[in-house]
Amino acid sequence: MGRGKVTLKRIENKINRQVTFSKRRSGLLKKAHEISVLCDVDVALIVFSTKGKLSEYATNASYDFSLFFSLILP
Amino acid sequence: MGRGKVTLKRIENKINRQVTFSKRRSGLLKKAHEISVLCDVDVALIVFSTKGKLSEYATNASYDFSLFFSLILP
DNA sequence: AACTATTTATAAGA
DNA sequence: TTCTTATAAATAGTT
Repeated sequence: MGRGKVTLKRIENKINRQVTFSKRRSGLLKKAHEISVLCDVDVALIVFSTKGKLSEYATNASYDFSLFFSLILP
Repeated sequence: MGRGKVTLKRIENKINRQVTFSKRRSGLLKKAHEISVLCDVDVALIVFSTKGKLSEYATNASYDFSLFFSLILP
């Protein structure tokens, strides 16, 4: 989407990569929410930034993996 | 997207709900994969169908939650 | 942080 | 129910 086609390859420019991450993360969270409501299903989504900070979306409190992740990740 | 605007509300017709689920699940998995490659981040995504069957996408083997889920879910 | 040209996803139809 | 197509939505590049 947008003015150029997407090439599925790591964006090398750090600034562009961060901007794309920010845009796409919100898009992904939105779509996760949409499918859960429209189709009445549970979804759990976790996106890690390169700094290890995570964005999480879940339709069910049982899917709060913060603690779980904190245990298994460096 | 498509020929009508989306109203964020459970699709009551079972057939339509299933069709939409199938289409959107693949779209969501695709976008999860894209952001992971483009932005070089880890992503874990789990989508449950109403029958409890799950679709899973993860960029890191550590995020295979099958066992974890089998323990906490009915 | 906004904008907009364009690509991409997908709702409805065949 | 797989394939098509018109349109909505997301977003890449720009300002």
